[in-house]
Amino acid sequence: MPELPEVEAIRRTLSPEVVGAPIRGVRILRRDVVRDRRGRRRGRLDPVHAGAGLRIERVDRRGKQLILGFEGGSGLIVRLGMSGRVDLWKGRVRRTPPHRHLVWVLGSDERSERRLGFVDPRRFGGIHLYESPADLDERLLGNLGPEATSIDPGVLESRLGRTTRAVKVALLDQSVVAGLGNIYVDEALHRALINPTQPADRIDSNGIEMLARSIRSILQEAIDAGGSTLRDHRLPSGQEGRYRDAHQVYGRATEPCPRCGTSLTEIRLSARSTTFCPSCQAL
DNA sequence: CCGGACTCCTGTGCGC
DNA sequence: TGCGCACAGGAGTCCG
Repeated sequence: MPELPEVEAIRRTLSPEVVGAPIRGVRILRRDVVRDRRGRRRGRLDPVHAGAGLRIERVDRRGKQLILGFEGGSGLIVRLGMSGRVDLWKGRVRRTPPHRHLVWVLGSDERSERRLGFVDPRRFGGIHLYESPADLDERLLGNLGPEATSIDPGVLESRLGRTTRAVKVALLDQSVVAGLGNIYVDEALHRALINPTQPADRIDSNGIEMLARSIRSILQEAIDAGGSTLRDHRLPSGQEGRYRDAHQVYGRATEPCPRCGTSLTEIRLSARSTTFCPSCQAL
C-alpha cells in the first residue's frame, strides 16, 4: 500500500537511473490499466502516447503519485494504488511476473538497454497520460492538498478547521493534505497523542503543532528507511522498505503501546482499520 | 456538507 | 489437506 514515503523512496532510486534515458519502445501487456480523466479504465494507450521515441526528462512525485515527465512536456502519472510497484532491470532474461502490465524499454541501443515495468496485481492503481505541465496541474493534481512532507502548522490548522469529520478521516482525504494513507495517519496521530476520532476542527493549537511535526518527522524517517513493506511494496531494485519495524501502532492491535504499555485498541473509521492507544491518545 | 455503502481487484490467512 | 470466505484498502460514485 504505497503512501507518500514508499512513492518517494521509489522516486529517489528511480530518478538517477532513468532521467535522460530515451524510451525505445513500450510493451503494452494490459491496456485497461490506463485511466481516463475520470479515473475509469477506458484510457486509450499506444506506445507513442506512453512515451515511445521520447526521452525521460524527470521523475517527480505529488502526494502518492509518481510522475514521469517526457521531453516536450508530456508525461504520465503512475498511481500505485494498493499493490502497485515499478521494477527496473537490465537485459531481457527476467521472467515476466504475473501482473506486469506495461514495460518501457529504455536506452539508445542494445548495450545500454534497461527495462522499466509497472506491476500491479490488484489493479487499484493505473496510469494517467497528460499532454503538458498545465494539463498535469489542472486535470490531475488540481484537487491535491499541500504536501504532507512539509506541512505547515498554520496551513494544517486552517485545513482541518474547515471540517467536523474525525481527524483521521480528514487526514486521509488527499484534498486536505496530500500523501497520507492508513499507515502513516495512525502513526502520526499516535506520535502526536491525538485520538483518531477527535473532530478535526476541535484540535487545539498545541495539538496541531504536534501533529504537523509528527507528520513531517514520521514521513522523513519512513522515506529514509525506503518505506514500509507489508507485502507488496518494493523499490525498483526489488529491495524491501524497512520502516515496518518502526511502526508503533499500525498492524499492532492488541499489542502493548510502546509508549505506555496499555493494550492498543482497534476500531474502524470510514471502513478503515484504525489502531491507537486509548491511554496516550485519550479524547 | 457529511457519512456510509458500494465498486473495483487479487493474494493471504483463517476457520472448519 | 483443502476448501471457501472474509479481509486488506485508495479513490471514486451514489444515495440518504
